[in-house]
Amino acid sequence: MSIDSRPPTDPASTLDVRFRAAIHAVSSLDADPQIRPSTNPAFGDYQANAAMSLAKVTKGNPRELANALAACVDLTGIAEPAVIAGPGFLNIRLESAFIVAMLSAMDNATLGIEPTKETHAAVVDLCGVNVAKQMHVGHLRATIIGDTIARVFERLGRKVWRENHLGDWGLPIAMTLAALRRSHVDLDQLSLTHLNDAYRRAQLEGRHDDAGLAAARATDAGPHRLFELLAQEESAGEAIKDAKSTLLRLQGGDTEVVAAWQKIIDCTMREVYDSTSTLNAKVTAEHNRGESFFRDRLAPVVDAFLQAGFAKEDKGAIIVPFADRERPLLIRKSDGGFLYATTDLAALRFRTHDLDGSRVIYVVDARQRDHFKDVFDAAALIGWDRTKDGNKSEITHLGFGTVLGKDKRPLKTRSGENFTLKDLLDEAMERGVAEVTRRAEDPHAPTHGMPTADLTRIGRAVGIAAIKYADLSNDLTKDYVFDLDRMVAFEGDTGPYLQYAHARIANILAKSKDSASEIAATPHAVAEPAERALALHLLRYPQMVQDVARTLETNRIGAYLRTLAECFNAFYQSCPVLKSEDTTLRRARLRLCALARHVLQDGLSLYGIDAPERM
RNA sequence: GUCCCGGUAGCUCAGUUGGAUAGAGCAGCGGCCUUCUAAGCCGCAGGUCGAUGGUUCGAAUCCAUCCCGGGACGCCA
Repeated sequence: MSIDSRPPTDPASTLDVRFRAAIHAVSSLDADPQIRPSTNPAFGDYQANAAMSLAKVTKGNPRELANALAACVDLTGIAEPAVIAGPGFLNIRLESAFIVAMLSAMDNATLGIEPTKETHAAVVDLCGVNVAKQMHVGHLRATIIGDTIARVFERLGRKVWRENHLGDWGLPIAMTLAALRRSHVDLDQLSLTHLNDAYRRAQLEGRHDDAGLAAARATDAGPHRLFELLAQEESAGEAIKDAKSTLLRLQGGDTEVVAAWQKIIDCTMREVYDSTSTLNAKVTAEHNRGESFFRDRLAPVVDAFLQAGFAKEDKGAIIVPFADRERPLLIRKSDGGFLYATTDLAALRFRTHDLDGSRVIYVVDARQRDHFKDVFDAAALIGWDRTKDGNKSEITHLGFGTVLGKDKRPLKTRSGENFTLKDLLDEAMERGVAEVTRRAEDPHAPTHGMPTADLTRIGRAVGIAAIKYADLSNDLTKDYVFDLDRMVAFEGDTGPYLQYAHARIANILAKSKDSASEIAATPHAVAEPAERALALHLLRYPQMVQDVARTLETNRIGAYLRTLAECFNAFYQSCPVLKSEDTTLRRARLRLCALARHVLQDGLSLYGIDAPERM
């Protein structure tokens, strides 16, 4: 699928080529040699697992085939002769000289990552805030997961569009606007608290919706939906008329209403940018492209589907039916209004065609899975899943799990009293600063005597790292229980653990009397097992980044970095660096330290986590 | 009712896409600092990988059927 080749500095790439040739020579097949890192260091560094599955195809004996491959494969200058084990595993131990050569090849600014050959853009839908609503912990996920995905593509040299698809248009906003106007709030003194109150009040005042109720009954919709609609019907009233007239004025370009609308957007976004900046997520004003941007493209969407014959009228509404399922996609309401599906179709077309995205990724709550399936399928019907030059785009809904409360029920904003994102970030930073300050009191601590401003900066970075790592290092698709104490833990498998490893390395390098040029001029060396293990893991970095771009599994970054930190800690334990009397050995170890620090910092940057020099 | 997602140690989770003896962290117990940073390292203990059957050299991973939990299901986003 990927047009990019395997990283040249990864030993698995070379082994793949050599074993592929051997398989071809032995069986005249072009098969995956199944090169994997060894599960146990006692077996060697890598293993080739192809013999077993290949024997199935050739109807041969797996051990004989493994024997033939071992005899045939050319590992000159790479590894010792392959050793057969078990049912047909081929165990491979690399030559140290080869590891050193690969290490030297990746020890530069690129860290072995070659720029992608893909010239089309990647588009990442992230953040997705609603105007007039405060960010809650769910927005944390949509923001930092999306930011990390974007950073990975950027790291591979790809053009990336971060799209913050704001909910800034339509009836909900009009309701809030109307509620604000009724309560005579001075819009120039507007605070997010005012906005939240108005939004909640507007929601409570409800929506009158008997067409929906009838449809829900007729189509045997779930009880949840019916309940909601019934609740709304009871509280319908004057508010809805006011909101609808406000919406009409907004859509008509009424200067007064548009000015008010702009003010509530500005007010909302001030705090959003505050939070994204704190999170070190690259989401700013330039990434805004909300629903209002697409308002003039909605009618053409419906027309296009009708003209192409993919849409039809049903009970006064316009729907796109699908061949393989009952549920259609509704793109125009019976009252002529458009829906979020309509906006999403317009946005998808814009992203593939106008932004030239051959990869479009929606970082949105997993509960919208069915909705996106429908939107993507509808787009495919009409051919909107293609870039300008007609290339098929890969469109993915990266649905992340719901954030649950301690009762394992979803945290709902309407309950009102749950943690806002701002509360969470403030708490994390406060704890981080307290911890860093406390540790700095130890006279032996490298942070001892540092100015308060520096300790605060480090403490905040530690707190934010804890939050981000806790989220990004788990399987994105799973729900998780929101537990503040666990999220801001600083020990064990945490963000600060990685920062600590980085600070340790940085401290060694800072204390070294050897100059950077002296270190860089010294050859790498991997004599000790801990050095070797560290080196082998460093060499896997470029492939890991490629894997994340392919699978969008951000937890692979965390797992890689944790293992890297573990490898370094083992090295730190058993291989003295500055205490080494031998100049060549000391400098070789310093060079390994420098490379490890570089990779750790680079990897943390994919998560948007700062790596302080001291902590 | 239809469809989707999940179930791994007491708790929270990994498991490199079918590989060798299922791994971490927290919690528990026991070790290691006159320090290249103990936010660390080493050890002990902890498992019917929801259940049953199947596919094969080999299954936590793939298939089938159940059980349990969660979610979505046309005029909200």
